[in-house]
Amino acid sequence: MSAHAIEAQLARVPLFAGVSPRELAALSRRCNTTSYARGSVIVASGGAVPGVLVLAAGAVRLSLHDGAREERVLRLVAPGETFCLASAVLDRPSPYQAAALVASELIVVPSSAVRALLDHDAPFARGLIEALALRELELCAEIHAASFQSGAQRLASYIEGLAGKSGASIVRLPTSKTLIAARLGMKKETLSRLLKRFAGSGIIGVSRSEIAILDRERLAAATRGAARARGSVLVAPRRRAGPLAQTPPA
Amino acid sequence: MSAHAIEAQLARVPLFAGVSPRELAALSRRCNTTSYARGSVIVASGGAVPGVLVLAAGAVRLSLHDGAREERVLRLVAPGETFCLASAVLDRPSPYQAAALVASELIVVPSSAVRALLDHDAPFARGLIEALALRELELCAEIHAASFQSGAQRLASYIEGLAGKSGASIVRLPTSKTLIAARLGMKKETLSRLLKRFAGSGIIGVSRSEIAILDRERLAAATRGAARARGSVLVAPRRRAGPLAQTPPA
DNA sequence: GAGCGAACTTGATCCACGTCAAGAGGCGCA
DNA sequence: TGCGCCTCTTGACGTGGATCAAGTTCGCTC
Repeated sequence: MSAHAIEAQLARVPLFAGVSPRELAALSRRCNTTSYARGSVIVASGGAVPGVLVLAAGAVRLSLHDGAREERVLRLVAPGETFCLASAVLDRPSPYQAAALVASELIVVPSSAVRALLDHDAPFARGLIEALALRELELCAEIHAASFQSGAQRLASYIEGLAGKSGASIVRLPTSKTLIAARLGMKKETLSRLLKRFAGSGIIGVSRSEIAILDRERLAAATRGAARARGSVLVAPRRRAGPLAQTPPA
Repeated sequence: MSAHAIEAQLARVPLFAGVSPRELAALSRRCNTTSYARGSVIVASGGAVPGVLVLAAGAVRLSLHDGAREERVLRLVAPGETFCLASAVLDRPSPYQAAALVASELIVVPSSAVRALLDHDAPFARGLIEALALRELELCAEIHAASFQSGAQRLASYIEGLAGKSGASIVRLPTSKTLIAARLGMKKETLSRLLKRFAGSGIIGVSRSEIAILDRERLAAATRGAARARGSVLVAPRRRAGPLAQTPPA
């Protein structure tokens, strides 16, 4: 990628919004780009970070790991977004792993360049502060959700978020269900069962990776955890009774 | 508190370390102080934040809430530390509640003053960036612990942390057990049972709010979740068998 | 020093989710 | 057209920690 192309990419990143064109051009010359194949690890958990990373194209997953198998996805990075800000600024190991979900192109803004810019470009410092502060609020929200909400509530919120402002009544899951489960802090089996439950109670319809929102009202209610009453999606269906008990009509 | 006293307080806060004495004096004149009685709420969850808050004396608890009853403590603030940085900088509602654990004295650095300082004091901007970045790493660690560690592991880590560098073999719990349980993301009943289990296996001794560390080795092992073998504190004691089953010798 | 309330302990029981183990579709590739 | 290979679904079962409900213990006030 040419320095010019890098400059164009950086220009559309909010973090660099305050930087003057002159500075931005100089900064671009100090950046370099790298390509990553689908699945390759960009930054290892606990590994060194070369600088602030900007996703130019593709998709990146930031996740915490426990040993080899357990995974908790923190964020899915879209083109034009940055990651590893905190560790780059502090020159500390990354707390999470960054891996390419699909073939991706990255711009690396070296930590030294970031620090240099910081010292004589107040608007940039301001932008960086806002980006970091925003991440803190997001992480707090993440902890809140993980601490107080059930899997069903988190899923309902997530689906609402997908529909988002678009107000579309059919949404498409952005990645595999396994990954979404990790994003929501649950196992794929649990996600599968929850989707089935939601579908069974008529709140949504599921087909492959498309979800039809059938009852916005009840979806919102499920988000809030309101109505833990019988019949609510938040309550698991009754277990089948023992062999001697009477069973409801099939 | 006099402007002079405020200045002295601020001078010992890392965040303001880079600020020149002249600037600091000017800043101090724009701050004000407030006292809070034990238990009073300083910033409500979702409430407005007047500025960066510096704890001059006392102790403050930052916690997430769900309705009135559920609580998840994020951090215990010690004198000389700051809080509500992110929300002050962004002028957004606080994601957590701040409440005085004991009678406390606070310095409020108004958001406007912070922003003004930012624009012409690069070292301060740098300090703020580092503080925010550090919080992000801490929150990631928090999510990691909450996602992958069992209650027993979190408790073991916590006790290790209390002993910390001091290497003391007797540590004192800094607050009530109920609060510590909330800090560790569990209920007080669970904490009570875990402490009993640790004590029963000879890793620690518990008396009131004092804990004697008897076996550093195994405490560290419990932290890592290593050795999920029988006899490990990480494994709950066997349930008592049914009335017809043979029972081990008492 | 009796009476109270807060903080803690202890036991019994419950439940959301994880784990383990089979299937069941899709999809590319030869 | 068939063969793996994934991803997802489904069922049976186990379990960590929450919940509910009594007790204890201790410090404090009168």
